[in-house]
Amino acid sequence: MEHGFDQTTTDRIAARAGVTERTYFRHFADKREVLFDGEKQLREELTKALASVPAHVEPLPALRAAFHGAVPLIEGNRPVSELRARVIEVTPALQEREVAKVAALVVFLTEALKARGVDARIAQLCAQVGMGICAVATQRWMHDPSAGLDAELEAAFRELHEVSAEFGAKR
Amino acid sequence: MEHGFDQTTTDRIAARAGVTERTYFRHFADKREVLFDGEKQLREELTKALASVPAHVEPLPALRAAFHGAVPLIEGNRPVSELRARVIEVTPALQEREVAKVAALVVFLTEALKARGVDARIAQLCAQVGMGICAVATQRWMHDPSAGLDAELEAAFRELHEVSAEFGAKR
DNA sequence: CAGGTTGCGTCAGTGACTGACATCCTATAG
DNA sequence: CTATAGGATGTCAGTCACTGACGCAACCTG
Repeated sequence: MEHGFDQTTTDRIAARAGVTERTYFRHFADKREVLFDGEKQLREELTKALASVPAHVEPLPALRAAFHGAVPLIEGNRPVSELRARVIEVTPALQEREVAKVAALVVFLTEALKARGVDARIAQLCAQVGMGICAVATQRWMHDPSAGLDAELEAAFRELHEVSAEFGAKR
Repeated sequence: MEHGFDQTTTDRIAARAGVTERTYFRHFADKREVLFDGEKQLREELTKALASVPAHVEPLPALRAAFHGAVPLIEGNRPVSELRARVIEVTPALQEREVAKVAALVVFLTEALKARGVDARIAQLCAQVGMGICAVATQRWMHDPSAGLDAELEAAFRELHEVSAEFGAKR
């Protein structure tokens, strides 16, 4: 926030935390990683939420429910997320890491769906699409939080249903 | 292919090309970028393909058509893609760049759809979902090319229609 | 209290990437 | 044909992210 990410050396980051640079790298894999620690927590939250979804629920609704389960965590984090987003927005290297984290979540959700007995191909497709929907909803909510993340999720899933329905009609 | 990406210095890469390291960095932004030059070409191909889709076509079908338009380019590139994929697969830093390129295409497709008159929110959602479908299809085709990329695309879009239809039924 | 583990500091080293400047090559005006 | 401006390349020095090796101190654990 003070000098921009690229202009901040790992030395400075570590010093501000009261440790040496070497110690910083014992806690975080690289300079960027310190800004993406929350992904682990989010993953755990999604695991819990998905576990509490009845087994008979179809994959996409199950993901929708899981995302809703993670809403409190994400909304509670907004004060931090907002600062974070402002830095990421102007730093290509950080945007890259962010999409990498999303991609990692897609892989994770794919495995989680497969564990629920979903066919591997469908699992991958649903994880990819569901994560995309969630990303769009979150982005909208970051831009304007007034409607709430739950509502944005619902809206995005509804829109998915609409665009893919009219898609079907056109075939 | 010979030593692994991480074990290959930029010095070596440049030397193999008959230039100095400094010259390498005048042509590519960083060490990884040399492996992702094709994205620009793909973007141009998608632009052309999207331009030839009638204006009244709905966004998702338009994207489907655009991806089909890029199939020859992608399939023609398979010999190279295959080697590339093998290196990327075992190099996290390259996977990160790859998903970043996909994310860049999502942004690009969002703009392209908006230019067609699609509502901004719907454009983003369709670009995100459509790109996801295309990524899944491409991944399946990379794994087993026997069916052809066109067929994989059709199958993935059909599956999207199915999972989002049953999703609608459940609401 | 001996020994093992864990976290940190120090140091030296590698390699990606950049800015400044010199040089050379080429295209085009004259 | 030649002078010259522009662009591409080489050279050099420097910064900074990141890593391995070693030593030290705190803290369990039996």
